[in-house]
Amino acid sequence: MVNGSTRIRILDTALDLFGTRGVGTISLDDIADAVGVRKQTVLYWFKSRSGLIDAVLDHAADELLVVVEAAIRSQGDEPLDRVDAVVCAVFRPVVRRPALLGLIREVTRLDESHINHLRGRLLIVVERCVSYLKSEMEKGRLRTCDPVVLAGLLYSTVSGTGTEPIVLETFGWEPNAAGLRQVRRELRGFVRAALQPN
Amino acid sequence: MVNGSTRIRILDTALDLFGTRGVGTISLDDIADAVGVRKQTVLYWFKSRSGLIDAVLDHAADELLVVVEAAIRSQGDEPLDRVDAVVCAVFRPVVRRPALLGLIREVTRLDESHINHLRGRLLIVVERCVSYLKSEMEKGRLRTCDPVVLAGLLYSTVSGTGTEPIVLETFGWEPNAAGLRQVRRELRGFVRAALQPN
DNA sequence: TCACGTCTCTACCATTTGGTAGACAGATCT
DNA sequence: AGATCTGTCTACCAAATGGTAGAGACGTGA
Repeated sequence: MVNGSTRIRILDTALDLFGTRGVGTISLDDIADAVGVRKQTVLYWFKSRSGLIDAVLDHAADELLVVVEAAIRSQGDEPLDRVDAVVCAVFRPVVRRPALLGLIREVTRLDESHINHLRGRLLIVVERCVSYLKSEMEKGRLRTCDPVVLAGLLYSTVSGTGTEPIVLETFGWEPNAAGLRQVRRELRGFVRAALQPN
Repeated sequence: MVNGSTRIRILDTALDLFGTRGVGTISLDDIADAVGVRKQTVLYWFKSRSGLIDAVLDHAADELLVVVEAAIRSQGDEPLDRVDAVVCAVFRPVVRRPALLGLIREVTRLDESHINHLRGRLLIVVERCVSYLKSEMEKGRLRTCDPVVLAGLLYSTVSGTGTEPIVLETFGWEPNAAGLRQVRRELRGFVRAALQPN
């Protein structure tokens, strides 16, 4: 591979399409059209549809991990601030790249091999989050509960907020910049209240 | 329509398949096979794929609304108990019929016409939830915040927990009866803490 | 210049898809 | 009995899908 630019463009476009419209509904032709290239070019860079999916999942995991890693080792000792930083970090792609969390959420729909592929990528950061929550609970600085399930709940809340704008619209919410800021503010307050030590 | 039993079986099966594997990935043949019938029988009862989707969405909305309505007008004056009852009500299908919330979540992937179809069905109960939250906030019995966004957050948290078992598994959670009870317990504690008046 | 590697393309192909047309069996009505 | 209605089926069809084979354009090193 010398000129990787086409490859990257395919990867980016596929991430957007998969993430916003679902992996199962997007064909190689859809992706090729969006990139401005023929389907066979896609199959040149990725030897099959399944290979492309794995590559896109990797691409998404990379993007997410960088963001979260940075937030985890961010400023402050107070755990509520730190969780807050992670929430904001995960929320940022909601605004800048809505497809990202949407794709991660798609994992439920994929078959075993792709699931395990993505799981392997996310495991490290997930482990770290859980053990951090646990240690802070033991110090009495977070509401005591099962840290594993809590991590899942936090993820659900943030991801759901970001990936289901349509549901929020049903609730009367407006999908513009001000609306997104509003959601982020409420989200942070919600999480903070849910984690406050008792 | 005289013998509606085939129709119902198709509807039920389609709800399960759409909800667990995504609307876009399920073909009429998949549904027909699962029911034990030919594709043309499906097309006899529902004049097109799109018509079937709308019917299934109606079916799902019916099932969900009954459950939620009952919980909303349930026992107790204390708002935290009442919200708790609704959370439990919505969580019940997670155990008994995982496809239900999964299908509602699929709405983001559908096209405008189906979105509006479902939205129309859910609007009434959503309105009621929001105005209830608002009135309790005004009385100072719930943490004060934007009731619209709060409703969305609550929905995301409950729905995400139920529809993303695979993500929870990545977090080390085990998908059996005890695990589900555990999740429900944590979910209730989480929501309660998040809503506590300050 | 020429051989070779890189990249994108056209030409196909078998399978699957949503959908139409109409045959056939059983029940019900007259 | 004959006609009609109901429900499921077989037989197709055109379009779309993932994928193979291989041609041609372009640059690079020998």
